[in-house]
Amino acid sequence: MALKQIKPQRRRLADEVYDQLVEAIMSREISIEDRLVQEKLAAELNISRTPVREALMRLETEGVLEISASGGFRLARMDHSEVRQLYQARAAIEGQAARILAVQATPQVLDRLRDLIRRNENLTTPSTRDYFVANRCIHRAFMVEAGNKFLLDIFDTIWGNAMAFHLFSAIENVNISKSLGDHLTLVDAIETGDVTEALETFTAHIQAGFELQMEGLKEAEQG
Amino acid sequence: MALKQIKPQRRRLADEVYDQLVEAIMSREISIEDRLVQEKLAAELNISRTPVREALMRLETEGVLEISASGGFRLARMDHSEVRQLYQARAAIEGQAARILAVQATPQVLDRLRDLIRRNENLTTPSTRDYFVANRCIHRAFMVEAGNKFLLDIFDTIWGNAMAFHLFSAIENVNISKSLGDHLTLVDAIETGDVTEALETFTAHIQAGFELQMEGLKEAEQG
DNA sequence: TCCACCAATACTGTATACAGTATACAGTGC
DNA sequence: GCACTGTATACTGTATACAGTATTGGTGGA
Repeated sequence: MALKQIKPQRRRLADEVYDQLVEAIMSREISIEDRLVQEKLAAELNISRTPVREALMRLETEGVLEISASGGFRLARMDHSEVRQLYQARAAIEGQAARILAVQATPQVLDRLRDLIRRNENLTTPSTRDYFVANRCIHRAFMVEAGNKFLLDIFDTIWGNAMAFHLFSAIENVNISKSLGDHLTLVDAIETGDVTEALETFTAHIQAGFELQMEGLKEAEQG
Repeated sequence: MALKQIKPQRRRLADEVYDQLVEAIMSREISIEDRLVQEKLAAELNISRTPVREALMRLETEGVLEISASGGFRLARMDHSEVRQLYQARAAIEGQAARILAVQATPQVLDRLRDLIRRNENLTTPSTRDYFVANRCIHRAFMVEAGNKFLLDIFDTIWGNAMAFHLFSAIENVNISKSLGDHLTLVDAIETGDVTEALETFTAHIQAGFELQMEGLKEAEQG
C-alpha cells in the first residue's frame, strides 16, 4: 500500500489571511492609504478577529505593515535611505550564499541553476508582476542551493518587504529586462570557485538592480 | 523646542511574557526537555492564554522554540550543521556591516567603538553569561554604527537564536577570553578603509568564534 | 474663528468559552 | 500476552465578550 501522506501542517486561518493579504498587496488591491482594521477585515472575511490579528501582527514584525497612528495597520512606506539599506541587506545575504556556492557547488548544482534561470528568463507574457516573481524565483534558487536555512529565511523576509513596495524589478518605469538577462553570469562567477569573484559579481548585480530601482523611483516622483 | 519623542509603545502582556521567557531560557531555568504549554504558562503567570500564545509563537517564528509533537513548545535543538549555518549567517550580516563601516566610519565613530569595547572587555566578575552579553554588546555596536536597520534586525534575530543555545562564547568548556580580547583589531581593520580587508577580518573573527564553539561542543559531548 | 472641553466612537488588548483534533490509555477479543 | 478499538484527556485554534484607551467630532464660550 502506497498512500500519499496527508499534509502534516494543519493549515490555520491565520495563514490563509496572511496569504490573502500578501496577494492583495502584490496585486495593489491594498494601497498606501488603506487602513487595515482587525474588525473590518474579520467581518469581510467572515471569521473572528483572532486569526486576522495574528496575520496582521506577523506582517508588522516582518516590516510589511506598520501601525497607523489612528489605529489599524497600513502599508509601511520606505524612503530612499531605507531602500538602500534593504539592498545592502540583500547584498549581504545573497553575497554570502555566493561565497558558499563558490566553494561547494557541484556541476549538478550549476546545471540545475542554469536550467532554472533559462526557464524563468524566458517569459512570453511579461507583466511587471511576472518579472518580480521570476526574479525572486531565480535568486531564491541560489539560496536554496547554498543550503543554509537561516540565509533562506532572511532572504524570504527581505523579499517579503520588497514585495510590499513592488521593489526588486517591479517598478514599471524601468526597463526591467536589462536586469533580468544577467543571471547566467552569476552562475559563471560561482563556477570559477573564486570566493571573492563570486561575492563581487553578486554584489555588483544587486548594486545594478539598486541603481535601476532608484532611477525608477526618481522618474516616478517626477512623472 | 526639540524634545525627544515619547515612545508611545504600549507595553503589552505578550511582550512581558516574551521577555520573561527569554530571561528564563538564558538563565537555564527552561531546559531542553521542558514542555511549554499555553494553559500551564498562563496559569503560572496568572493571565489568560492569549498573550502567552502570542509570545510563544513569536519565539517559534524566531527559531528559538519549536512545536513539540505531543503538543506545546520546547527549545529548538541545533545540530552541528545548523550551528555552522548560523555562523555563516552571522558572517554575512556582520561582514556587510564591516564593509559599510570601512567606507563611511568617521573618527568619532571609531572612537566610540573603541571606547565601548574597552569598557566591555574589562570584566571584573566574568560569568559565561556576562561574556555572552558583553560579546553581543560589542558586536551589536558595530551594527548600530553601520546605520542599517535591516541588518540590525537580522543581527538581533540571529543572536536571539544563539542565546537560546548559549552559543557565541557562552559555552563553558571554552576559554572564552581568547575570543573576547580581539575586538579592537576589528576597529583597526575598519579604519584602514579597505572594504575587503574589513570583511576578511570580521569573517576571520567569526570563523575563529565558530571553531572555539565547535571545540566546546565536542568536549561537552565527550565529557 | 479659534480653542477648550466633553461625549461618542473606534479600535485594540485581554479574558473566557467552545469546538475540534491529536495523544494516551484502558478495555476487549483473540 | 498482543493487537486493536473506543474513550478520556490534553492542547490547540477560533469565536466572542468585555474593558480600557486613544481618536474624532461636536458644542459652547471667548
